[in-house]
Amino acid sequence: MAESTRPMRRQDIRRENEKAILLAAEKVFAEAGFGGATMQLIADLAGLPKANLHYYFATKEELYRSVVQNIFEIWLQAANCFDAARGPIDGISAYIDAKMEISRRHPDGSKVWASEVMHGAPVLQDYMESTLREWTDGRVEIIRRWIEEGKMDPVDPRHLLYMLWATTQHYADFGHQIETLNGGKALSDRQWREAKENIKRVILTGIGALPA
Amino acid sequence: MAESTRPMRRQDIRRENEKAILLAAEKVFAEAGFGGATMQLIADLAGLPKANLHYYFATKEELYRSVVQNIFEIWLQAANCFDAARGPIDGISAYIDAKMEISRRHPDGSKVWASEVMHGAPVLQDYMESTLREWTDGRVEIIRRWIEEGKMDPVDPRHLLYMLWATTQHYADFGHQIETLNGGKALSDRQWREAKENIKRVILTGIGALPA
DNA sequence: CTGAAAGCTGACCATACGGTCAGGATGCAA
DNA sequence: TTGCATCCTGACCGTATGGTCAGCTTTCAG
Repeated sequence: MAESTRPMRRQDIRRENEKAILLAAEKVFAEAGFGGATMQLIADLAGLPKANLHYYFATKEELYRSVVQNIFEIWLQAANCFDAARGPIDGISAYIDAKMEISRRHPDGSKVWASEVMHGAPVLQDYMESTLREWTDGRVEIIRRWIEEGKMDPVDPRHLLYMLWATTQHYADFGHQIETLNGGKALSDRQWREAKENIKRVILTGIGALPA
Repeated sequence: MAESTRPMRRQDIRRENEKAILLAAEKVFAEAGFGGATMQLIADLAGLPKANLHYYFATKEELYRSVVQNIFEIWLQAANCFDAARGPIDGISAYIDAKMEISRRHPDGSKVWASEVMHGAPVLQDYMESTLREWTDGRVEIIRRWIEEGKMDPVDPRHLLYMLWATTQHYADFGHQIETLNGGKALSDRQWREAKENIKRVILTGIGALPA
């Protein structure tokens, strides 16, 4: 039990408990959805009494909001890949890699995000109308420039972005289906690499950025 | 009220009520998830007393199961497009069209399906391990043959299928996000057509079935 | 016409859930 | 050491939900 439970500093206590709660919440929300998740389940998974959750997060909604915002941050970070790039090959490759890595490392977060959007984004509507829209518009502009410069075919930038989101996110959200079709086993390192390579090749070739 | 409520035949009553319930359930399950959906909400939307739902569907689980199986049927029908085709251009085009049409006409069903899979397919696991697996294996074989016949590049058939599923399903599951980024308006006929064309062009070009 | 089967429903119940709170334990600054 | 702020939690509460049921109405075969 109290093997290495030397006295913790207040700061640490707070940080660690919040972290444990958020991690547990992410998993439970991903597996059961907002409505199906219970504070008790989250508490058990976090190894804390239920009342303690309410000490850190007043309501279920507030906890959920924190989880969703967390994943949105991660999501946005991957977005930077686009900016540093000099052309579609760099940019889109890096973006696909980054988003696939998120799908692999944060499948629960991805599912929560998907769930949130599917249910009409009750929490994230504001972000979608501001941050996300701005980000998208910016990337559309970049892609448009690449097209003008003859670096790729004239593909509708928005639909291209949707395709990138869809394809990469799919490996998290539908991971269970993919796993089932993979003989019940999670994708291996090699299979993940192949997935990435396939996606990159098809899309980059498809938009005329790579020679056919 | 009772304007055209001439006596109904028993059969009709049963069929119509079940239909109304399933339709309402599909919508509520899509919007709230299984856990967030309530029988009361479904009953209200179907215009029936709650107790009446339980007359037709004993439990919430049973109702949910029916909804999920319904959408799976529709999903499988689109699958036939693949078989009649003589090559990737026909087959994949038709499949994309069919799946996009499902995303457009049955967004709620698509969301329920996505939700089901995201939560580990508690209801559909059997189908996934039998019907879906067989279907997938069959299509993989077809694609493999197309590759052998030189009708397309050697792309991993499974990842190609995932890409098709992901890209088309995205327009239903993330419809709210797309709508928000589209200025809060649903995609027009024309935009749907453009979406389809873009997807088809990028993928068919990407796999080397169309000249770059 | 009649009786039985099918369809319907308001009222009810047990449970589970989100949330509260009083009061105890613990760290930490002075 | 002391006092206080933070941290913790068992016990509790009101409500909403899935589900039941007794008894009503409607259809329809014979």
